[in-house]
Amino acid sequence: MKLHVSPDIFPPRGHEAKRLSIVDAAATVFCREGFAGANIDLIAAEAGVSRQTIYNHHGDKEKLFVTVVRDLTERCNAGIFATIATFPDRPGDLEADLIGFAVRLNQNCICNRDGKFLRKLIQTEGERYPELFAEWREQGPGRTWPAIAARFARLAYGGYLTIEDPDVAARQFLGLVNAELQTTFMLGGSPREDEVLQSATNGVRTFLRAFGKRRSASSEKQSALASA
Amino acid sequence: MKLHVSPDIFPPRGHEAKRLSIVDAAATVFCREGFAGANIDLIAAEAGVSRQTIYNHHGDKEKLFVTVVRDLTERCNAGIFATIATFPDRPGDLEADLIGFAVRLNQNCICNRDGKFLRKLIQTEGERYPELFAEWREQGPGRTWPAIAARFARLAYGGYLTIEDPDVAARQFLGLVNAELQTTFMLGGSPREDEVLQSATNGVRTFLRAFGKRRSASSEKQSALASA
DNA sequence: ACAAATTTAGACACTCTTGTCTAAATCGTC
DNA sequence: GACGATTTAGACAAGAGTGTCTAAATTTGT
Repeated sequence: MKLHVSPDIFPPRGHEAKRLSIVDAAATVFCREGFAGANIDLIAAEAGVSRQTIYNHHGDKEKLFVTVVRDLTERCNAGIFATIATFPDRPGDLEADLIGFAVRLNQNCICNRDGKFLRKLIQTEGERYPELFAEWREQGPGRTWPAIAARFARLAYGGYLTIEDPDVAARQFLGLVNAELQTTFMLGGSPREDEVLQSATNGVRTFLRAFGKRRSASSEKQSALASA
Repeated sequence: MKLHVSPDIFPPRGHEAKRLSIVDAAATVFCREGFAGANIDLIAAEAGVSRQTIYNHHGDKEKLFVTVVRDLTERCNAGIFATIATFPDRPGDLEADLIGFAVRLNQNCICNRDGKFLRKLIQTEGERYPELFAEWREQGPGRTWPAIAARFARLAYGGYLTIEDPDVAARQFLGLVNAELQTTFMLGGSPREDEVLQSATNGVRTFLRAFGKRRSASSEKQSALASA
């Protein structure tokens, strides 16, 4: 027994470190090569570990793959919910605040390493592991989209937006702020920071043209001109 | 020597049929299994052809793969341009006409067999064949997006829409009408017809809320001119 | 420094896949 | 029916990858 501190981190130190570096390396290689194309020796080399150690930790290639996906899903979800918590409930400058939110969502959840990898794995292996990715669907979009919708509903209730269906509005918001990044996403790349900002800015402006509160004809015209 | 007619179509008839069925089957299997996971015997079985015939026709696995991608790109592009030709230049009912266009684009180009396969192959193998997919990027989005943008510019010029940047508007149009289909696309599935219609309807309505002509005619002209 | 646990390198059997080769069967045309 | 071209089934060698095993080396806790 460990009468020291943090009982579950202390004893296996290099042990757990190796486990992590294996999962990490496996994510990289599975994404780059696909499940069938990935080979264990490559993962071992990438992790700086012998092949046998991988088998000791994870049993076989398929178990390792499942671990990788669950790991990524968990971390991505945590990131998304953390970002949703920064959604502007009482915006000072609605446009700027929504742009900020969109950029954070993209940079911290969709374009970062985990987001990119998870997206790629879902796209490439989704059909082969229906249960695993059904789980992702429920835990991912199934939970995050309604959460974002709820935030938009709150903005509408607070008089900042005119929205009929918050769920539709949330999906369209995401579609708009990512509209210019589709090709990059397709090829598995990461957009530059300024591309993310540009796409978010254009998307939010259009979103507000559609759903923003119309004060009067003149002030509406002002904001349209100001944003151009 | 063939002194008959059409010297290069006549002699191989079942020959060319086999070539096509091989490319077809290969597309199916490459999409389902990925390049590394696809095996030639499976493709041969799917095509109803012996393995040797595949090698006779296409040389090796990689050449076959390249043929498949070029083939799909070509057919998809043709479909997209054919659909763009049906873009409503002088709409009677703008909303209904744009919804119709969006549905046609989805059903005939994005959700059909070729579109689904090409998307999947780009997502899964795009990083492995940079030149091949750079070519796709130029021939695909690089040509179709501006073509759609030009149509929107024409609608704006005709007084049907208020648009500052037609390229941005075109990308946002696509983002909006596909906003509700993202998850399905991710997993490689095909949305049902009613889902396509629903997404298109919601998307076009939001698009028109943002860019549709407002009642006051004078202010529109101003902003359109100011941003041009 | 000691003892237990973990990691390592390498060899190994096994399976799967690619691409070639050959001789027989089939097809399309005259 | 006969001829040339194409397709077929099957065997084959060569290579690559998975997962197991072992004995030696290393790390870790006491």
